[in-house]
Amino acid sequence: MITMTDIATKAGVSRSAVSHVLNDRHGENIRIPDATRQRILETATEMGYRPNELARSVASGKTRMIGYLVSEPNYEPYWNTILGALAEAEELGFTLKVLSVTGQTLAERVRQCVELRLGGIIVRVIGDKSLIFKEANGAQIPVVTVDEGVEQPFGSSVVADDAPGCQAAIEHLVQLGHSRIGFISSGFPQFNEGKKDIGSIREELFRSEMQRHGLEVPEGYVTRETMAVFGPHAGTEENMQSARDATLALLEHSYGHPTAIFCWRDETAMCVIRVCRQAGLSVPGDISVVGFSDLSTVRFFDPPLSTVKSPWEELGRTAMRQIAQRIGKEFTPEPTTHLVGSGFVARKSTGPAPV
Amino acid sequence: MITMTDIATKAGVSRSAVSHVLNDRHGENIRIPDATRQRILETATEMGYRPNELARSVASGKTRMIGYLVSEPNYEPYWNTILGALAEAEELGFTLKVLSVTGQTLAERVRQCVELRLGGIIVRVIGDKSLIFKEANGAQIPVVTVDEGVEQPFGSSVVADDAPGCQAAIEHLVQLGHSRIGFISSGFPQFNEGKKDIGSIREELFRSEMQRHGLEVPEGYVTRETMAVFGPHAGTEENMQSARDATLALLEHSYGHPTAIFCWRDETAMCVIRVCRQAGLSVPGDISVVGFSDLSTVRFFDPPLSTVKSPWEELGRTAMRQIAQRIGKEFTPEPTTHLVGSGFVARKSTGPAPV
DNA sequence: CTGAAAGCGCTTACAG
DNA sequence: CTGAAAGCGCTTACAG
Repeated sequence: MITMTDIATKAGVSRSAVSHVLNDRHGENIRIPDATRQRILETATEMGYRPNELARSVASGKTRMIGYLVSEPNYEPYWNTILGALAEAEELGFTLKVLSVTGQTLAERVRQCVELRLGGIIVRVIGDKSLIFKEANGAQIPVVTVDEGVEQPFGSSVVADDAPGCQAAIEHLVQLGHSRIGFISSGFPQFNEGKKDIGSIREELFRSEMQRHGLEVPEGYVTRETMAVFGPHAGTEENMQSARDATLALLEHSYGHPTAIFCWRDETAMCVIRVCRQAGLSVPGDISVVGFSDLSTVRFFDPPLSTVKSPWEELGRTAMRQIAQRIGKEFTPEPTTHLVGSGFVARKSTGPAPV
Repeated sequence: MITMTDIATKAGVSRSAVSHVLNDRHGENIRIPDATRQRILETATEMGYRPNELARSVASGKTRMIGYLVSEPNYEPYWNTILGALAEAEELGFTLKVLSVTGQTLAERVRQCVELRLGGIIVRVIGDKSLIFKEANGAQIPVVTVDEGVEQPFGSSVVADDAPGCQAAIEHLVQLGHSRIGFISSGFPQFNEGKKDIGSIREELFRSEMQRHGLEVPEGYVTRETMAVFGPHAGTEENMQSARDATLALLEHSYGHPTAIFCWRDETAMCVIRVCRQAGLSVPGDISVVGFSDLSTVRFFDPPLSTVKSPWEELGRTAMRQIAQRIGKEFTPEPTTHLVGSGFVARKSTGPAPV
């Protein structure tokens, strides 16, 4: 590879001159005549010069590489968030390095982040994150967590605002004439000392929206489910059992089944539709079903799923923008929170309430 | 951040000594007494030293950063391949940087690869790739293409071998008693001057497997479809029309409809099932349907889809292993091809042929 | 306006 | 066995 020195000798100027014109640096003490500037530029392209970004980073102490720490990158929502960050990074002239972490590898990945002198870190990690904040603080690297669901003790966080989507979904069902609406929520909190998760948040949102419309949520109209949606067990029949049970409980409710079921995630909604069909109910003829996420293949489902559209990509973009904003400024660890709104997309799994 | 010099002064040794013990370098001319070694190690940890990987790369001329150039990272098969490469990279002690490319940004991304002095590049790019090979060759960076479907003019390539999965699928259907099997193939070649794509390859595989079983493929038992599966139009009803037509042509065939339909991709299979249902046919009672890919959500479909399992992740791992193998060796651009086998997973969309 | 010089944090032959 | 020195490719005050 050819270097700045090569250009300098060939063009008969100093290395600093080359550095200045190649970086297009003008200003008070730098004024290089157009003639030499041209000559330098020409010999550079003619020799096929490619600056060494690494050396540049070492010398300047600045880097335009951002890290993205993620636990389960194969889950579509997580992945889409990464892609949002990637797209934004590229538009802003940064470069993205994704590091996957598990409980065992977390420490090593964090170490890599500081050894690579990353300019910032976006974090989407399940489990304890204190090590990340500790190390990153020590190395003065800004951190922002993204889509981490609930409360984060440190750093800036960017989270999805489920409220607008939830509101639109209920609005949609109400306009279709539904009043008996059930909800299938996350059953995971009971395994985590009652710690809230996004399912709990969505359930609360559901309840308050129902209330706003003056609609009752009878005892037993909210059921729970703990199916795995990624990992080795995802999709086995046993794994789906809890979703099936949650659906059946709704279908067999003593008040009669709800005319619409709102689910805390798309995978649940797909299970619900299957169970309804097996129970002889047509969707949306007899019962409407709404999901949450808008996974990419859900539009190919039969029927195409009406669902809340979570802003996965925008979440990543916003996180990246936060990082970009913090870089360069002196390090300020005071935490902030940014909300990104959700939407709703009506497809074919919802229809008029049966009369 | 504290540096080697800091450690050297504090421990009262030379910087080279520090470098040697921190890199655990022994050998002929290097022998550092255990006492000083210990002292260096201790002061390093005690001062919280973190080596600067960038500086190390500049000084040594080596880098453990690999690039992954990809066109449509949001399409599940493509990102699963990325994740395979990521996992393998991390296990091998490399680090992965993903760069997304479009027609417009390709040149810039390639430039970034060489400016970052990447150790290797994995390529999964739709369209012309000659620029990549040209630049990478100039910079002596090994390139391997992955999952690029058909013939690649340069570099090493890693591709999925669709044969075993296809074979298993037909075997499965035959054992269920099916003999009238239709195929829905890719219609894209007709828009690309007849250039083969993975759909064409799968169609050929289908035909030869049928022949091996002594089964006929009547005229009109292979239809074609050109639906978009990612991008803005994916999933709109108009977009799905071609898949619907391809299915109806099969269902209304003058010989009577096939008892099983094998599709060149999962999205098509999902459409087929929907159309069958609309036509009053139950799946798999009246007709069996097989997909191709094994997208993650296809197991939540109703019915859970029987499908060929493409080795997305393993493709990425193999590509990464190829890169790792080429690094360090003097640059050898002679092309090689590596096949990674596919499998088959029987779920609920296939059943005994109706009698 | 430009060049000589010191510096970024590291590696790596090479004397002694 | 260890240290002084040159080097990697760049940046950046600072003389002149």
